[in-house]
Amino acid sequence: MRDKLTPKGRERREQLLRTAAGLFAERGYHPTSVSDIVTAMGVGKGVFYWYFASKDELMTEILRSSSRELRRRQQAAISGVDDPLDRIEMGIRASLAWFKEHRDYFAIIQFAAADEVFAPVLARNDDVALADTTRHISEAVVAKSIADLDPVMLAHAIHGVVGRLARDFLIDRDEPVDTVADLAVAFTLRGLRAG
Amino acid sequence: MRDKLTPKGRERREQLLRTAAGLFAERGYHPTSVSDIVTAMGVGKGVFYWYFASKDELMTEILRSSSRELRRRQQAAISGVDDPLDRIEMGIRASLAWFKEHRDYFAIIQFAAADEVFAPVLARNDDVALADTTRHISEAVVAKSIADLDPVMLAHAIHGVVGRLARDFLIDRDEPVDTVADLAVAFTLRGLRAG
DNA sequence: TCGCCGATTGACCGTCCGGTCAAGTCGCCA
DNA sequence: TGGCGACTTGACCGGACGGTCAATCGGCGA
Repeated sequence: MRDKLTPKGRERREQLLRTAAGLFAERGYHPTSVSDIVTAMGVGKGVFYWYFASKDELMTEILRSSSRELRRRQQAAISGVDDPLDRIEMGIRASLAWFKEHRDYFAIIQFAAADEVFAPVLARNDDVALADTTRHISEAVVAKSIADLDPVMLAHAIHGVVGRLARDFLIDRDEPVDTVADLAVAFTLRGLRAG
Repeated sequence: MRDKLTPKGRERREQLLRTAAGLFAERGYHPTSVSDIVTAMGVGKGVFYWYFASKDELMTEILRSSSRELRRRQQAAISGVDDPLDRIEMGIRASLAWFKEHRDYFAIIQFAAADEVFAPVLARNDDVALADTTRHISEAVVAKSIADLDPVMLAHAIHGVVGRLARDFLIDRDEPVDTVADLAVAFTLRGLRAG
């Protein structure tokens, strides 16, 4: 809502983002009211609207920043890795590690994916990640002995495995990242290999 | 809400279920109001509450009946199939065929999974399906040469692949069932096989 | 033809919620 | 020290929504 922010103001804004993210992750977006957020912080409602134009704007910012962070993590993990299959493995491990460290954001993304307003935003972010994976698969098809199946569909299949295992084992059951990642990688890479 | 229903009443009830399911699938559960539903049918609001105690009750009934139908379809597909890997394949194909035929219900399940109230109901249904898959995998481990990985996690991975491909290709892109099913089966069974 | 009862109407209620705003408070700088 | 502007307060508004209910309809059995 405002451009000029003092250090104190910037901290308040961050506090709003953190508090809201925590509540959204816990109860979902719609069931969490703006009053809930400001009450949890012990401030008046006006504080919220001093820093954000609307509840939707805050949510969009949470979504955008978390997607950006995740992508950075993935890119860092695969930079300098030559083999396309290794890049897929590193990408899976990096994603799962990030999900584990940011379970709040993971939960919020789940909620947002089922929302009329936010689903399109998420879908575009997902398209980017899917394109990355698809590229690695296509390269692997050319370079090595890889199953001759549609790379786009294979990319979706991989994301399905990773997303599901993250939700059910990393988040719900709090399993160690490596346990989940090892199985995800084993299952996925075997699924790609030519029979 | 009522026990005694004339044939006309039973038809009205079904009409409410169908109309609501269509609207829920299109816009989601919360954004669809009871007024939207009855307006779409051209009747008064009292009609809704004559047949259902609440909006939640109607949603729960939609969820319960669709889960029951899906399970029946899966069971029918694998009955009489001896090989556990074949049972997994038949289960995947039956599920995808059902999803394609009932895209409304598939969309509703997606919404419900992100809802505080309905997620537990869905989770229990899912546990049943997961237990089925896990059993087939365990049998396959004993009987044949299958990857020595945690059968429970493998079951979740398979469900992740199937759910994701159903959403992105069957529902969003309207691909033929066989195209999607062939890839899902190929990827999945390869993922299970021992290296 | 009468009366019962399943079915229907739609105005109305209480509540919640996102968002507004007039009235401040507080700290920094001239 | 005066005042400006960043920041905060919380009562209030308008609208939406789930749910209620007294009144009414209409088809069918007696």
